[in-house]
Amino acid sequence: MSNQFGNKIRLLREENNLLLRQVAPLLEIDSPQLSKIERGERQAKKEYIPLFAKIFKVTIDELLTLWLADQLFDVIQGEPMADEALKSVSKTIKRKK
Amino acid sequence: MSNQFGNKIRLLREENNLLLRQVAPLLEIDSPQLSKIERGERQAKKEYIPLFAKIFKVTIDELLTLWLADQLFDVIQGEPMADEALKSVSKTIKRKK
DNA sequence: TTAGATTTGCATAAATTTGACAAGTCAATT
DNA sequence: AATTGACTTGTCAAATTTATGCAAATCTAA
Repeated sequence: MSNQFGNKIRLLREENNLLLRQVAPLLEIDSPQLSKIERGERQAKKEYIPLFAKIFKVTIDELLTLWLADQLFDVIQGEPMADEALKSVSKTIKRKK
Repeated sequence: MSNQFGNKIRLLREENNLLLRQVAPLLEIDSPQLSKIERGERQAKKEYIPLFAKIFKVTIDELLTLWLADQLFDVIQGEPMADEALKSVSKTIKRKK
């Protein structure tokens, strides 16, 4: 499983010496929910990203990248054609620029 | 928007001179639904892929790749960090092999 | 043990997706 | 212009998925 986002959040929270119950209310969720997000049991809502960025003083882009990577991983995990599909999307994206 | 899967299905259906109402029942859906799938208004269920492959005599892998690419595209469309995220996932995948 | 922190499990609620149907458009035919 | 056949559009309720909140359990350190 890939949980780059949750891992990063937990790291940041610990570096800032904050407890789940201190951070959770800032997102208007309860501690168990935040715990689940950090452990990857559940995906963070996209709307939380700017809040996390502000709380931990990191860029939105940094967190957004990790969050997107997790979403992408969910789609292709265990898929034999994952590589092909990723290449195809990369090309499509480049064309669009 | 990316609708590689639906486009391919429509192409295959036309090449085989089949009508929506001929193909839809094979998937146990009605024609409007199939129409929506082909036009990308709706995503095909994953379970349909082997059925499509059989109907049109193409490989599952070919269709699965297109289907996955559409799912991936949905995640990253319009995202500024799409490229970074894609790279990150590609790496993760390679590590797993 | 006790207290504080985190995790687990479950029940409900909310959101999203799906399927079915009726009505609509469009093009070709008569 | 009316009919026919193919496809599209819009809506609504059912089904599935995902989120939320709480209570209880587990873990950890003093």
